[in-house]
Amino acid sequence: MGSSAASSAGRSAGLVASRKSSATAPAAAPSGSTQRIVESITTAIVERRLMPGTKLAEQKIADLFKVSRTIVRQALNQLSRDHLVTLTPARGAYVATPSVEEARQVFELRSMIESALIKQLCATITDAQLARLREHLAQEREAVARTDVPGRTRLLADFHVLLAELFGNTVLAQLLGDLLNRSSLIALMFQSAHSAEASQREHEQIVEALAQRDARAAVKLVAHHLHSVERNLRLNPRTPDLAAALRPGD
Amino acid sequence: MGSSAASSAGRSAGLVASRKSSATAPAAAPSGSTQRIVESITTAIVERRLMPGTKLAEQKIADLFKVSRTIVRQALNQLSRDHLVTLTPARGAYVATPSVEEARQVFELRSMIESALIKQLCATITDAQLARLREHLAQEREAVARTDVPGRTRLLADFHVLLAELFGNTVLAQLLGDLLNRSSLIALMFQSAHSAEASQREHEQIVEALAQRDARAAVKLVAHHLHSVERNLRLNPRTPDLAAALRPGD
DNA sequence: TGCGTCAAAAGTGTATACACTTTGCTCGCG
DNA sequence: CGCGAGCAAAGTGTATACACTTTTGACGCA
Repeated sequence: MGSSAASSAGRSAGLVASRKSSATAPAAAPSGSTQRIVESITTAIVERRLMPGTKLAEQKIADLFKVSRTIVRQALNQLSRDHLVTLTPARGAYVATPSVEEARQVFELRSMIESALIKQLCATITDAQLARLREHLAQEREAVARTDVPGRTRLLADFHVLLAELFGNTVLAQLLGDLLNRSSLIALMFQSAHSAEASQREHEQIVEALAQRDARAAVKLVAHHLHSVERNLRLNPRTPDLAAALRPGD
Repeated sequence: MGSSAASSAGRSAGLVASRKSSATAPAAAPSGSTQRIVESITTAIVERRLMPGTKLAEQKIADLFKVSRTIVRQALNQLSRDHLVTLTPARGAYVATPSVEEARQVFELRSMIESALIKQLCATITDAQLARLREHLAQEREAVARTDVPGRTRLLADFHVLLAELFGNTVLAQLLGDLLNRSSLIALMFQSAHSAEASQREHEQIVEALAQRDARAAVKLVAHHLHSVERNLRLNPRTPDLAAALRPGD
């Protein structure tokens, strides 16, 4: 996965370790294996192959990746700090099930940050960077056109991270990456009804405003974009939390 | 330590485990011990008792806290995700030594976020919340007056987190908490010359503007505040990194 | 005396062992 | 037949063992 998945780790873990000597490869990679697992699970969640609430048993994952529970545990800890999995004290790890309130707060925060970002970016953006953005838009269009669902999901998220990267602030870029992973999970959780086409068009408009260096318009478009994504979440689907949605009478 | 230290963990780990049965307490607390270590090291760093670059050997910490390296390792991993310690692959953990560029980016990000926050806050703040802020200001004044260095450091940082908390966005509050821990380390690293008195006065002005619901003024004051803190960092002190500051001639 | 080489010490990385907790099932009792 | 106690299976939490890496200090050689 692209910058979106690697955002929290900040480092892509090369490829794989070619082969292992025999059965036990006692010590070698500092934590390359850990990163590999983190990324696998992250992309699995973002690409909707792991549903919210799914149990992530340590031993099963360990067997799958052919490592010890120690490594898996490290990975799960990282993921819990990204708010992608929830660690319940003696009960194990589960794919996070964000609450409605959390969803609201994440989008509110994104709105604050991305509005500020786009405003600053209007003042600093170069033509080369605009070209890079348009290139990204082209990829988005293509992915949308051929209904490549995982690809377009990733590209639509990476657009926002790309803005942060172009601004040249790594700290900001990492933060936005994390927020976008969370947003992906939220969108999954609440079955976003926002069409990819609409999002993509809005991205085009944002870049257009950037090209005009029209800060006012750009800020407004970003705010509108986020608001419309948020508004299209089904905010009371079936049982967001296993919670008391089970009212008496079932 | 207050909300600043616990911000990343989000939970205060009660007090301590009363006593341990004998020598080995095999299983009991899920990770209460881990949190305890994270908080100890965090406050030690923020209160300047651990200098940047200090090596944090796992076994030594383990002995100190009477736990196994497993626990210490978890704590160090968390701290590294907070950017308070740096984990070098096979060489161990060290108290982070933020670069000038990182410092710049952190303050830039804080400026973006806190400006947006204060603006929104002007529209939503209640009189009760203003009272709470003024109460905090009183504590700040007191700590500054009696030159309680650790206390005033914490309070001056917590002011910013308090703003986020009053806004009612937990995600934002946690994020700001992390950024403020990082800022504390940065201030330590670059020996901030910004006097506590000046910071405190600026906080007073910010609350004043908030009370007037004067968004324009409040935003300007916050931006000024952060800029002046950043400007007062000694941006090339002695040996930011152990690095090549050791020019020939020593 | 200076420097390269090597060996021991210290320290990190991963796996495994084991204690304890939770969970689900079975069996006995009402 | 329903329900609670109790037991077994599964799973997590921590400690420890061991392999490998880095570092440091010493020795030998030039």
